[in-house]
Parts: sequence; structure tokens; C-alpha cells
Amino acid sequence: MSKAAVRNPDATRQNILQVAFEEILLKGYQGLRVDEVLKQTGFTKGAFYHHFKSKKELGHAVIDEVLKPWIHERWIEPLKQVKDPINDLIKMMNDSRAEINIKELHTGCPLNNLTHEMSPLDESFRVRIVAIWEIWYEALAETFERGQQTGIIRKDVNPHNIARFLIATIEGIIGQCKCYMSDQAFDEAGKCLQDYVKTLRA
Amino acid sequence: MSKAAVRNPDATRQNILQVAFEEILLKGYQGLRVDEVLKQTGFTKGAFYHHFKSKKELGHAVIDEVLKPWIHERWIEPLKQVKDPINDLIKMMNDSRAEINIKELHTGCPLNNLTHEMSPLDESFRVRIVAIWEIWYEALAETFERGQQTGIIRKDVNPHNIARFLIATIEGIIGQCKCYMSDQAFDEAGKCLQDYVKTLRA
DNA sequence: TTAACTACAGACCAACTAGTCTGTCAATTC
DNA sequence: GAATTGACAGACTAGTTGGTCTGTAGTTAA
Repeated sequence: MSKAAVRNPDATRQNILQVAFEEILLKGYQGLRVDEVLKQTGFTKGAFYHHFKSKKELGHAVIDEVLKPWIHERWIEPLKQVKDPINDLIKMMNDSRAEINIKELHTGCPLNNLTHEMSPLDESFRVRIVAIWEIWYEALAETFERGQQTGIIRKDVNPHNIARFLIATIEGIIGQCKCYMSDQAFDEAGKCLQDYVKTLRA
Repeated sequence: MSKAAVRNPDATRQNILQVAFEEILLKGYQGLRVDEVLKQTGFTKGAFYHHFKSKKELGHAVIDEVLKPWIHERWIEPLKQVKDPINDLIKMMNDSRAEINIKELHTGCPLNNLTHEMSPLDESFRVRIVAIWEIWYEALAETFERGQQTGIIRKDVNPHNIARFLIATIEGIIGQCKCYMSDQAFDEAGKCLQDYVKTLRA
């Protein structure tokens, strides 16, 4: 009665998912409070447990319906457009750095945050998270395979190893920035990362 | 009466700290339950709140008195012995890989775990964690500076940048292993990491 | 128009959890 | 050896939190 004279269940669900995503980003899944999500969205217990049968199912939905599309938009799609892995990836990283604001520095990468918190705690979370890493990993590896075919990347390197290495490094750097609350780590480590990537040129 | 006919307050404190450390490693600080620590140690609320004034203070103590010495023993001291940063560091990593068992794969790096969970949540935790990263960072940078002085490492590279890069990469790789519950990521990314380190030779 | 169903509202509950408080026995001091 | 202090034991509490349940208004189909 107090809210929603007009009903829009899809919007309700999305609203809850979005707020939950940001709460998880800040406080982790364990720190996420259903009541806090309701407070921020203005909905009630009735609405919440109509759309999600438990907090755990909300967590799953956040991963599948928010995190996964986010990674697709942010990484997978752009990677498909890459012609020159070396220059384009360096450019992507520099663009990311320009985009990063203080808030993002404080929160880090949502996928990596969830990885660290949930993968040892709950198998149902872990498998969902691994699936997303795999997508990213394969997309990066394919990018370097294309680079090899077009003669930009050396033929004697392993695209899958490189993909794994780059993902690990990028996430590691973001983690350092998060803890230091400064992008200094990004600049320091970023130089070495660029040096490495350049060694891959044919 | 039921426990400790003979008293040993130091051992009590250490016992609690050690169990808390392992609980945090598995479940995070937010997932840590005081009752669970008491259950595992066999002590009671009375003992706990005699040694620690709050759960938060326990967290601080775990960082200062368990995590910090652990990093010192595992990284800082060995780094002081390094003569050839390239070969010795590669050897240290391979040794680590051999040591890693399934349990450690599941838990990851305690310092990085706490970083991801607590640095956005609580400033008192963040400053303590940053202090430890700094120690590691400086020790690694010094190792490469010595390498430059002895002519093993190229003079045109920046030891601090390398230190930051290596820390980020190592932590990133451990994070991937943790999520995949497999050391495959270690082997894949490790090859690239070795390739990179070798480019630093004078 | 009405019956059935969907999408909520909101009071309520049971379990959990950090922290308190009083009591007691051991260790140290004088 | 008596008194003071330190190191606990363990019952208890207040606040939190995920989840339930009943009620109700909007929506849709017949």
C-alpha cells in the first residue's frame, strides 16, 4: 500500500539485485544484510521472499544476473574487437585507470572479491564464480591466438598461459590498489606489465 | 575447573590467536565466531574476554601477532638470503608450489584474503594490513637493488616497480588457484612469470 | 463482473552472537 | 599464611538476522 501503486515485478527484482550487488561489493556476501537491501530499495520481506527463496539464492542470482553480464560487457565484448592484442590491451588498461575513481579503488573487482570470500566457503558459489573466470580466460586466450594468426604475437608463446598470467596480474594489481586506497600500485606494476606484454610481439 | 588445573595465560592467548587465525583463513573475519574459537580451544567467554576486550581486538591481534610474523618468516627472512634474485626467486616459487597441498589451495593467502575482505570495511584493519604489504614490498625491492649492485639485474629497471608487480602477480595466481581448487593456474601463469623475471637479467 | 492468481506489506519468530557479570580457584605478594 | 590480584568458568542478556505467515490490493483471464 505504501509503495507500488503500479506493479512492476521485473523492475522490483532488478532493483533488489542491483542493491544487493553493491552491498556485496562493499561488505561481502556474509556482510550483506537482507534488511539493508530492503531498506535501500523500500521493499519489504514479503516482496523479497516472493522473488528469492533465500539469501543464498539472492547471492546466486547476483552472480548469474549481475556479475556475469558485467564481465561480458566490460571484458568479453571489448576483447572480441581487439585487432592488436599488445597495443589494444595496453590501451584498455590505461582507459580503465582513467575511469577508476576513489570509490572503485576502495571496492576492487567484484568477481575477485567474491572469489576470495566465497570459494572456500560454499561450493555452489565457487562453481558459478569459476564459470565466469573461465569465460574471461578463454576470451583472452582467443584474443592472443588471433594475434598469433595475424602475425602480431610470437608463435612460440602459449596464449592460454598468457591469459592466465594477465588475469592474475590484473587482479593482483587491483587488489593492491584497493588496500592502499591509491592508484600508485597501478602505475608501478603497470609499467612492468606493459614491458611484459611488449615482449610478446613477433 | 573443567580445564587448566595448571595456568598458562601466555599459552592460552596463543592458543586462541592460532585458532582464530585459521578460522579467519577459512571463513573470513566476518565469518569468524567467538563461540567457535572457544569451542575449538576449550576455553570459555571468561577466558576470552579476559585476554581480548572485543572480537575486533582479536582481529587486530591476529594480524599483528600471527600474520605479520608469518610473513616475516615466510618471505622477509628468506629474501635477505637471496644472492641471485632471478634464480633464487624462481626456486622459491617452485618450492612453494611443491609445498602447497589441497588445504592451502582452498584457503589461499591469509594476507590477501584479509585485504579483500577488510580493507574497505574497517580502517583500523586496513592500516595494519597495508603495513605488512609495505614490509614485503620493501624487502623485495631491496632484493632487486642488491641484484643491480652485484650486476645480476639490469640497471635500467625499477626495483620498486618490479616488487609491486611480482607481489600483485603472485597473489593473483594464488587467488586463481584458490578458486579453481587446482594448481593448474600456478603452472600456466608461472611459466610467464618466469619468462618475465628472466628478462630482468643484465 | 468475477474468480483466480500474482505481487507485494508487515507483524512475528526462532536461532544466533557479541558481550556482560558474578563467582571461584590459582598464583603472587607482603 | 593471609590478602590481593590474575586467570579463568559459565550462566545470562540484548540486539541482530534470516526466514515465516497471514493479509491485501493489483492484475489477468474467462
